[in-house]
Amino acid sequence: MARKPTMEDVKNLAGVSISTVSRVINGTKKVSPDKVIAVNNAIEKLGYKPNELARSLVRKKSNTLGIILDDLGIEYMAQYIRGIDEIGKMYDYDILLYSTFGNIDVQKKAVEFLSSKQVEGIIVISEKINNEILYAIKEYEIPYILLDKFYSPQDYKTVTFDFDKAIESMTDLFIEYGHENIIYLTEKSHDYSADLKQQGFENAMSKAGLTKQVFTVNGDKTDSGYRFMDENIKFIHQNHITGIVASNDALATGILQYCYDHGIKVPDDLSVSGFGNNKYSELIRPSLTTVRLPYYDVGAVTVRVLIKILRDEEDFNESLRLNYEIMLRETIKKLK
Amino acid sequence: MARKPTMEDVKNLAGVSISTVSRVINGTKKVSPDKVIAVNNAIEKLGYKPNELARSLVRKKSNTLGIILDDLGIEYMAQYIRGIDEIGKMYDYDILLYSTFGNIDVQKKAVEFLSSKQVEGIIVISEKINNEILYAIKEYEIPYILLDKFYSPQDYKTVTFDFDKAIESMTDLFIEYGHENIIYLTEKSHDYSADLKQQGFENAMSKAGLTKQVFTVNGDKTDSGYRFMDENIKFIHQNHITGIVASNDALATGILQYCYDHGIKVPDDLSVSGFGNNKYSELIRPSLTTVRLPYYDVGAVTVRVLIKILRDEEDFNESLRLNYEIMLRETIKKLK
DNA sequence: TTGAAAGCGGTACCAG
DNA sequence: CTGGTACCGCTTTCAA
Repeated sequence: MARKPTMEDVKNLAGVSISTVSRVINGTKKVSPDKVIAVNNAIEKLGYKPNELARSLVRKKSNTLGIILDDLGIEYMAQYIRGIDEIGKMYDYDILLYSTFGNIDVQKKAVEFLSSKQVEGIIVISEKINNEILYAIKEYEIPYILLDKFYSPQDYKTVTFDFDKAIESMTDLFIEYGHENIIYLTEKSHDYSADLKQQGFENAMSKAGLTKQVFTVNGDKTDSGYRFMDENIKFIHQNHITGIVASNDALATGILQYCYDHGIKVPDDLSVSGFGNNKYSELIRPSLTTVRLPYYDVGAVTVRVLIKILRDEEDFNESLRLNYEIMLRETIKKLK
Repeated sequence: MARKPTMEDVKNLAGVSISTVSRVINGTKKVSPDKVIAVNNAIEKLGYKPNELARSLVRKKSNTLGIILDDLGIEYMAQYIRGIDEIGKMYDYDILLYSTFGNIDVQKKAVEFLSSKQVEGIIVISEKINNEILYAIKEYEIPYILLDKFYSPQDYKTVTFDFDKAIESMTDLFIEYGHENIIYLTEKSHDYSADLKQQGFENAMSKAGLTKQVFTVNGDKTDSGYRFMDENIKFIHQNHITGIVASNDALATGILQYCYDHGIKVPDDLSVSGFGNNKYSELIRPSLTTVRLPYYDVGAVTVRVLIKILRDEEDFNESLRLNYEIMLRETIKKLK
């Protein structure tokens, strides 16, 4: 059970000073070719690998970024993280993840933990974010970026999407397809994003001179969408509703399930759209027309910005917005 | 921009030696009550938090576990990790994640990276695992556990499922429901788990004295299932196939999609089952009867075992197997 | 009980 | 170019 080799071992085997070993490892200064070879041989022979802990300690640089998120299980999380991770690695940064499940106390613990691990910056991805965690991060004086959909970009450093434009485009599409009696279905929430989305819908309807019909339900899961249909099916028939723009895929899926169960043909009798492009949105039948958000790109951009901040290369005041994409699938139909 | 306080600062403020500070922080030895108070006050006042890097360095214990996985985006990954994470935290272990996307070179890098971060143990969750990574881990002398479905538990330290029993139970259910002409659909693969599953199917059919009909397709995605139907629909009709047991949810979903597109009623004309209990399996209509695997629990058990190994509390030779659960949903029907 | 001091594995400054 | 050495922040003997 040989102990891990250290620079000391390398130094002995190579017959040079420990400083020289450090130099060839880091390439910080000129070292004569023969010594370089000697050291590299020794390293090779011993299978020496620098102890990053020791390195970080003296450098006062951990080359680590922390991510505080709600739950890895949330579908888009993986995409965010992948973006962060890949770009982070490009800049030689490692990622430390901390799941909080939306719990405030855990969030505070997360900050503390990441701080103790000497992370150089933090990315917060949370649906239930609150100011306390932001204060906590500020207190530790760790640079951070918010990556979520719940605060106005004016207030915080954040990277976000054009929620309004996305729903507006989607609604435009319904209108272009000849729909006139369209419902916008959204979940009750105080999200910054929810407001924007609804606004997008209203903008589109206004432009076209159509009546805005907005329904708000509790919960953003499929059963909420299902229940909405169950409770409002009469209204839908009476008002000749031909299209429903839902604020997320789950809600839309609930609508689809209801239609399946009650013999309503989608898209023949009713057109439906979602938001988010969840994995199942293209697996269900009929496949769901929805909005794809470039989570990966957002993650990538975010970490890039954060690293710039760390390097003092840029003062990041303005917030970034990334583009969306309409995924045109089966649930929406031209009325002619 | 005050520098982070260190033990030095605490020591000065509290008017004690640095050793004493360390003692009250770690509770390693008796310290007189008044000094304890003084130190704690100082810590409080300064907002002092130990530098875990320095701590790990001297203790030669990082209290960190590494996870090497293919891709966070894989649905069950999050569940595994959550199990590992929660239990790990209970034992005061932190988790370092490394995604390899199934790439061998990246996997090797992962080991190297985790080693340099001084992780005390590694959990490997991979679909495309190869021996090289195992050799690499062994070379670094880091305790590890395999958490996957591709190797026989005899060969490695691993935690796995009763794949055979699960499919056997599912097949039993079809038989119990009166099905006699049942197809088992599986993807081409050299998985340990694939063999087991198929065996489960064959066991059940043998017991019942029924003919085993196994079809193997390339790929394990929905389109493979769809294509299978497209190519074998004639066979299915001619042989009065009433049930298809698929080796995973994606395949089953592909079958369902084909049925939807071609007017085959599920489960009236055909019963279908999947494996995995993917999120969408209960969202699609008809909802898919499938097998749920307790990923969270496996993660939890795994990390517990690993920690025991680290503490030398147990020599982990035997492999563990956890239970499955049949999720009875709409795609399967009693033939009377 | 308490403090001094020797490291843990590296980096980087300084003199040669 | 090279080697010696102080030090990063903390734990842990060892004596007192």
